[in-house]
Amino acid sequence: MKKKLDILSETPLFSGLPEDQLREIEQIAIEKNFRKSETIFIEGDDGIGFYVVVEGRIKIYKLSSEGKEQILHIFGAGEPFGEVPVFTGKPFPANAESLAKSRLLFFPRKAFVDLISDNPSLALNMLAVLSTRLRRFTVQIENLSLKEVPSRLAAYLIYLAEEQGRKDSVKLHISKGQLASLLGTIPETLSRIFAKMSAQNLIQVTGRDISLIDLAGLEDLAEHGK
Amino acid sequence: MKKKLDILSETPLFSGLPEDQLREIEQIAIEKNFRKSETIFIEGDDGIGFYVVVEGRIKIYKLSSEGKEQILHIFGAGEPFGEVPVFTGKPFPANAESLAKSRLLFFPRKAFVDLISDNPSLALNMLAVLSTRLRRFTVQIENLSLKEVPSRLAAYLIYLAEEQGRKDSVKLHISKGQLASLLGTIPETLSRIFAKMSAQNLIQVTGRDISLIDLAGLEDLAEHGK
DNA sequence: CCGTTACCTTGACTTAGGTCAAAAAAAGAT
DNA sequence: ATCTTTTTTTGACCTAAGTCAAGGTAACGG
Repeated sequence: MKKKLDILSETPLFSGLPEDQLREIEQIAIEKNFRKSETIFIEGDDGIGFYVVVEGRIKIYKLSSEGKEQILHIFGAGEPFGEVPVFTGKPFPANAESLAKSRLLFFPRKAFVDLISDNPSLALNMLAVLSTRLRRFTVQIENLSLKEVPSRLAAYLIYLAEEQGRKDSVKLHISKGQLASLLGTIPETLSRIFAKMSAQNLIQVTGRDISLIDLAGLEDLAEHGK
Repeated sequence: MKKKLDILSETPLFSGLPEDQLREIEQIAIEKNFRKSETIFIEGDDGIGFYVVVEGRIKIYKLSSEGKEQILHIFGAGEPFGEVPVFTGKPFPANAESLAKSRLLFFPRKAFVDLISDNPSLALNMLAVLSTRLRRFTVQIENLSLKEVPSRLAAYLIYLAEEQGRKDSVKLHISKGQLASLLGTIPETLSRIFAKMSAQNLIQVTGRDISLIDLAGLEDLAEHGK
């Protein structure tokens, strides 16, 4: 089990900070533990602080009035979440739930803002985190509005391959149902598209393991659609 | 014609800053002018700084490979845009174009980052701006993925009414074609939905003027769909 | 190991909303 | 004003993807 300080230093948000500042940051962090499928916060809650994932996996999602879910992010070790209310003063715009047993660090709003106020590097790191997140949302909006589901899936598989550092196979770290929600569709549709892409010899699906048979074909699908 | 300093002090990004700091900020700002329909930057360009709208109107948008446009934001006086590359170091994730003759202030990256580094209030203001934008994107993703076009239109009309401070009528400040792109649809579909909502006596459309006849009905449509 | 629960797949059907084409209406330009 | 260009509307049609329903498969606790 990793020490708090080790996690902090590996988090982009705190990278490059001198050790004495990391210790200050460590001082204000409160460890919180969640088991699988626990609610961390819901839309509308007041944000009294934000979190950093030490271990586990957290999904941030929206629900429609009929209960359909759209996943906005899935965060893993080292990633902060729930910062928006810290800086806007408004409630959380979405829900957060653990996808697995998770260990989090909680940073209370006031203490963190004080820290940022006399620590420009930390401020700039946080600006970089938020900017990166805006970039990702830009892509997500583009996907939802301008691309069809097969393209989104192809793009996601390519992204996973890069993230996992292999180029011929990937392993899903979430269920296919959750993947559907992340891609802005439903399980039935995703299942059919997996079947079609398999029939076209683009991929081969075995449970959560997916071989990328025709990477060029996938890239083409991701970019220009079928 | 307003002075630079006046605009700066009215911009959320710079609000609450002491006058001497505003003067410093003014020092690094470079005025740039654009006529209607000029490109300010395109996706992939390196971001050497960001902009604040003094007057005019700027759209930020994405294009699909087939040329369909999705508008991400429309910014008016006092609003900053193009900050993401300043803090991520990566290129612009979208395109920017003037919708009207516009006067902008340009803040070069390096000078601005220096300013932020010894000015915690400015850093916090920028964090608030980015956080607010993340919030808006959250809503936009929710709309695209979980709501149908009539609901999005109803929500937009209600938002406009609030923004314009009247509660029984609004005036579109963009063409219906651009509105379609902002809502993630196409002009034909938007036109049909305007017609349907008129037939249902929810609104009455006269060019760019729209009377909100049944606000409760619109709110219901926005929330729960037809 | 077995039964229960959650997850995934497949089929038949429906529908929101996109495409294409053309006309009508508005907005600008000369 | 009158001509041109752009914007908006309407109609006929099509298709991606959602809904509903039913089996099949895998995972998990006892």
